[in-house]
Amino acid sequence: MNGEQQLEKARERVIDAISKNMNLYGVTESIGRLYGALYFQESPLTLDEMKEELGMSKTSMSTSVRNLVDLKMVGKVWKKGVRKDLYQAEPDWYQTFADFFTIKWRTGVTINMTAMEKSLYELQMLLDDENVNHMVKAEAKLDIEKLTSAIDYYKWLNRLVDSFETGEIFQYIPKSTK
Amino acid sequence: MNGEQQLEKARERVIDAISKNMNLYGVTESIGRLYGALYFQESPLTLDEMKEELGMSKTSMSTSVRNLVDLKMVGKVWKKGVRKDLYQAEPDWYQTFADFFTIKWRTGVTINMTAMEKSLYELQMLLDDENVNHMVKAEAKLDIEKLTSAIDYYKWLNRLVDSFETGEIFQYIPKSTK
DNA sequence: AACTTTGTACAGAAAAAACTGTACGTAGCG
DNA sequence: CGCTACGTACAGTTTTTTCTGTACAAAGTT
Repeated sequence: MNGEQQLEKARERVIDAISKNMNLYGVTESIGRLYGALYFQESPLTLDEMKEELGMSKTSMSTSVRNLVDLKMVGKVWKKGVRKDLYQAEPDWYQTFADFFTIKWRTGVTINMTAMEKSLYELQMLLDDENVNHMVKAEAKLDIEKLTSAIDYYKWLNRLVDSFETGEIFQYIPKSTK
Repeated sequence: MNGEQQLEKARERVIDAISKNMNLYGVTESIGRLYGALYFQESPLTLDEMKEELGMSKTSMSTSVRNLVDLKMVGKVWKKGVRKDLYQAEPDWYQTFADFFTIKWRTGVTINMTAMEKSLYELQMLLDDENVNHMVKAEAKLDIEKLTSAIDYYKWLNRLVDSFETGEIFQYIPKSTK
């Protein structure tokens, strides 16, 4: 095995690990591989180059890269005189991590808070309604308690996300230094 | 709509949100629904009761609940005189959250650290090999830098996970109080 | 203005995953 | 020890997701 092949193999192993890892959080392995490929590039790639690199269709590259951009894991780059769109991987993994979970968690918190507050309100109404059976009310009461503490948790999660977003988290858990 | 229906509707909305939320992190919607159903139960359920509750096969309940147990979101409960396995949802979401991401992140860190350290070693070897082209060595050098800083990041992530596992995180981001 | 090039929408094909039913091993009970 | 009840492995089916190729709109070039 010559040097170039060894280099390729070393990269391939890491790309594999990266894509498996991303897969744990609901990102397709293909998208993970694309990110990995971009990560090892010295300069930004065009869609056609990605297509070449991964042996997939251009359409797939287009949708995959858009996915990565939405996750802020990859950014579009402008280069003078180049007509094609260029993309490169965000090199700072601390940033990538923070963005990724900020995006995901905020989405989740929003979905759940909205639903829970609405349901909480309805359950309160139920308690105030004289026509409702007291067995049902007892259940509603339990649910209200559960939802209330769940909402507390989501408030906490929102604060955690804030600390990711602002970088405050690094005051508590300092970045590793070489 | 009577009280019972209203109660059901309020729960259903929340279960829906929960399952969508879990889905963001690579958990099936069905598994999410199961967790949601368990969350609102007052007492633990058997596989047959879950099957009834969700209108799915017992086999699915078995695999789904095992999934939730692996994630520590649901626990098996023992009850005197009852032969069937009983399961109930972990009620403390702070705990659930910490466990969930501890499990996921540790897995990810391990996968990546192993691969990266191995590749890092190989790349170092490459640099020390006289027969290797200097262009290839230049690339290897860049890769080594990338991997080194990626590994630093994973060390940090490990410390973050530690803080989740020990509960230290709550010193920095205190739990919300009612 | 005509001609290229580039990126993406969309429909259909291919691949992956979730789900079910049967069959079976194991454990409790009489 | 035989019988029943329970949970799960496994194979096959259904559903969902991913991927591709074609077609087209938008922007750039001559």
